[in-house]
Amino acid sequence: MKVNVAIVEDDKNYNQALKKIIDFQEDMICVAQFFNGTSALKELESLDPDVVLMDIQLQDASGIDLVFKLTETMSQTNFIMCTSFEDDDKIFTALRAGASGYLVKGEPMEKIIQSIQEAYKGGAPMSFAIAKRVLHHFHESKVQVQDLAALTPTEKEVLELLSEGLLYKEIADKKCVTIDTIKKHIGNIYRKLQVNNKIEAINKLNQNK
Amino acid sequence: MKVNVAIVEDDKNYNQALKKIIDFQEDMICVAQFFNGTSALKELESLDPDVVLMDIQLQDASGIDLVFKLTETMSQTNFIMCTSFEDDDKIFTALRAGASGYLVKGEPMEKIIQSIQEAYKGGAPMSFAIAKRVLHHFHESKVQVQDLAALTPTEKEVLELLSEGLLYKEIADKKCVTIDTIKKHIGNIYRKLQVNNKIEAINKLNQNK
DNA sequence: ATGAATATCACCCAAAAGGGTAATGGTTTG
DNA sequence: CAAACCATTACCCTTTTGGGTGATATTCAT
Repeated sequence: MKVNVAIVEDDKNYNQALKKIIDFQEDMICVAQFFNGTSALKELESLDPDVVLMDIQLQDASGIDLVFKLTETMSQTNFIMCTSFEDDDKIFTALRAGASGYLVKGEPMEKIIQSIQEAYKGGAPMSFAIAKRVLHHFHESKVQVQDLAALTPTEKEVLELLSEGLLYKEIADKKCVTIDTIKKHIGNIYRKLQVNNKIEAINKLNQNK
Repeated sequence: MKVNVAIVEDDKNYNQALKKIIDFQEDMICVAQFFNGTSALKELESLDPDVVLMDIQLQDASGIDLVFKLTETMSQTNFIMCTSFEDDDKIFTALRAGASGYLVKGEPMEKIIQSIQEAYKGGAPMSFAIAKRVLHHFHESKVQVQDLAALTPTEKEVLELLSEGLLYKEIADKKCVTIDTIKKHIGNIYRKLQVNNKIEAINKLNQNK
């Protein structure tokens, strides 16, 4: 059973090159080529391909918007974004919109083929440059403010539970202590973080996430 | 120039098996094996390996904490977490702590070797199961947008101010309306977002950021 | 071993938050 | 035009939160 691939790409040469290399593979076949967003939006759904290579910058639409709309109904299809740019915002917007992978143009053809396989299997194929940015997105959160470091383990735990939306009472039950103890802890947390209410404390916590 | 790899893994057999397969590669070498967290924490820094395979569950420490500490100074080293479990929280905590990759145990040896290469080159090697979860993390935000879309502009503004830590009274003053109006708006916000307090509402808001 | 930090519990009090009901005027839309 | 939605204000009531003070037991480091 071959992997069904569709291409949405307005550069005719690149589109054609992609089709050729895909059809050359034993285990995949290009079932459709689109050269603009409008026709892709109309016809992609009924084709139900396994993987779509989607250009981000089409003349008549944004590939990200297309993915956003199409993933609503095409839950079985994996979308791989292809782009010349590596704008941080676009990367995360695309992933949020429902894309499974993100390649910068100029990847060698083997990498693209490999990425189609990976997307088909449920992975998250990305160019190194993109993967690095996604990682960086997580790493950013690391910078621990001194304030937070001043909290005892119990206080950190209480703050964590507080940030999940639990009431004093619920935290007390969860930790099997009285509500007065929790109040005491929270009072200490506020003093150490120099804040006066939950929201401000949680904002301090979230700055580091 | 070979890729220098260190292993932190308390299962002696698995640790040994990893070393063997690594040393078997032409382009990499295992420069150190650690069987507990304490010694790894002490010695890893001076070894300055290119890649570290780090078990998450050590008897004497959490691999995540080790990575957190070690990445402070070892900015050139890429850490790949290895674990039997795929707890969502652990994945993101590990990535935030500074890990570059995340493998579940039981990956074939070729995948591990390939991941070391990928980490060395600055990529983000992950097991499919993990990649799926990271993607899911992004995709989650998509659903939320709908909920927020149900809010009127005024409600969105109030929620925004609320998330900054302002009291009802302060929001009322800022918008030059009475506190009762704000209470009404907030009541409507909670109903639309299906939550019961500030924190939960703000969490919904923040999930889309 | 003395003092500091931590975790625990208690009681009091005031402010803030949250839920309910009701009413008014404006806008939009079928 | 009527129905629906929106923004606004008011009043009532309960629960939750936040601040203050004080006390006890444990642990940990000087």
